[in-house]
Amino acid sequence: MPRAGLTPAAVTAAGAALADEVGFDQLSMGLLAERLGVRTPSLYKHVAGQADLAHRIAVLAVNEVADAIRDAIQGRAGRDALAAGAQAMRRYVLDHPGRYAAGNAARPNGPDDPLVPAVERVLASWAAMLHGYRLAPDQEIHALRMLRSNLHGFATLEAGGNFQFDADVDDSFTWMIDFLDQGLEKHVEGRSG
Amino acid sequence: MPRAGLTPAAVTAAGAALADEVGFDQLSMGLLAERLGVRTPSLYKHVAGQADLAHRIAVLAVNEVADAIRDAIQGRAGRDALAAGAQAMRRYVLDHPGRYAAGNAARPNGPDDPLVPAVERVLASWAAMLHGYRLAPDQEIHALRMLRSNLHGFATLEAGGNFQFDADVDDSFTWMIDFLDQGLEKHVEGRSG
DNA sequence: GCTAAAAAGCTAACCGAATTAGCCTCAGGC
DNA sequence: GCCTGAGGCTAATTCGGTTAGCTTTTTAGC
Repeated sequence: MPRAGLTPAAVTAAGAALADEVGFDQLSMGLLAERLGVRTPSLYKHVAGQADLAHRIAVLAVNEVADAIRDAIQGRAGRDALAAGAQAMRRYVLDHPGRYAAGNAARPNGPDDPLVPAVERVLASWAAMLHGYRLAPDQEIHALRMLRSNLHGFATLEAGGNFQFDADVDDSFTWMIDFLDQGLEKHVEGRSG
Repeated sequence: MPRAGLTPAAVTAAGAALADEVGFDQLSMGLLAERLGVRTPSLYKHVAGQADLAHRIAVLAVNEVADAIRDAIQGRAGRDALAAGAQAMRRYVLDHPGRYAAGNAARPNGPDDPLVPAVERVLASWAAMLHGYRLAPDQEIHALRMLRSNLHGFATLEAGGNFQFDADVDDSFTWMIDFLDQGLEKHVEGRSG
């Protein structure tokens, strides 16, 4: 019997891919083992259990989202940066709904959990993008929270099939980006919200 | 042995309450049975199984959200209506995170699923509120989707503990409502987005 | 009031998925 | 060519959901 050559990273990657296919809530150790051509208990040589697997997928996902947003924003500013970053995130959630769900469900296990810096990377990218709008400093946190709420909400609703199909969702997304951009322009330093 | 006097509605209500306490993902038939002072299999006389229970909780939750928003908007218009409706929804999610999660996870089982009219009630309230802003007709759907995204995203992020505590979340929420209101005012009929 | 039947509870048993224990073997270093 | 440990396996346990089938309460009709 030749070995399968698994590693924690390989198991995590396969688990993430499987979650995207069947849905995060349908992910099971048995299904993943089958996918990897191995018996279920063998997975425990690489991950501590289902909770550990889910957490590793979450860390992977959040870091991937962070990468995608950073790359999209790179070299752009203002509306361009907002639109590119938002589209990158939306694209990611549509392409990888399972691992994004894992990322949402995860809670840090402690102060040195790698999930924490991963989340911070995402927030740092958004903060950098917003910085281009030159908001009053005390409004940046509010704008950041609104942006997160908006994009997270849109992406999850869309990925969950919660939008009816009477109007093009792409159009709605573009409209939303415009709305956000114009509103942020109004909040340039000195104006009240 | 006296009877417990359960009904499908009573089981659903208890399940919803339990989901709020322990989290929707931690809800189990065994735990609910214990809470109701009954053995697990007895629950199957009232609900078809865990999936059916989750679905009933979802319908209950969406209808409760619809009620809350309708009541909050009642007699108000413009920014008042927006703020009141949004706060009502936020309050609901904070008070009932478990059943709200059930509502999000649910998918209609068919065209005559009671979940469908429940969701429509929510959308109808938001649409009525937005109507007060006199947007161009072809923009209403986009504004509705943005509003849903925003409020759903904010509520779930807050309920999930995803906002750090460096700034008051209430302030962020108010700021967001102002942002939405001012943006919508800009889109009064005739102006492009 | 008596009885039949439906409703609502129970116990026992089954099933599937996660997990644990313990064995066996392949791969690589001496 | 052995020795060791990592990585695979089978077998067994546990737990939660579910089903089967029995018992008892309630209720309707007489």
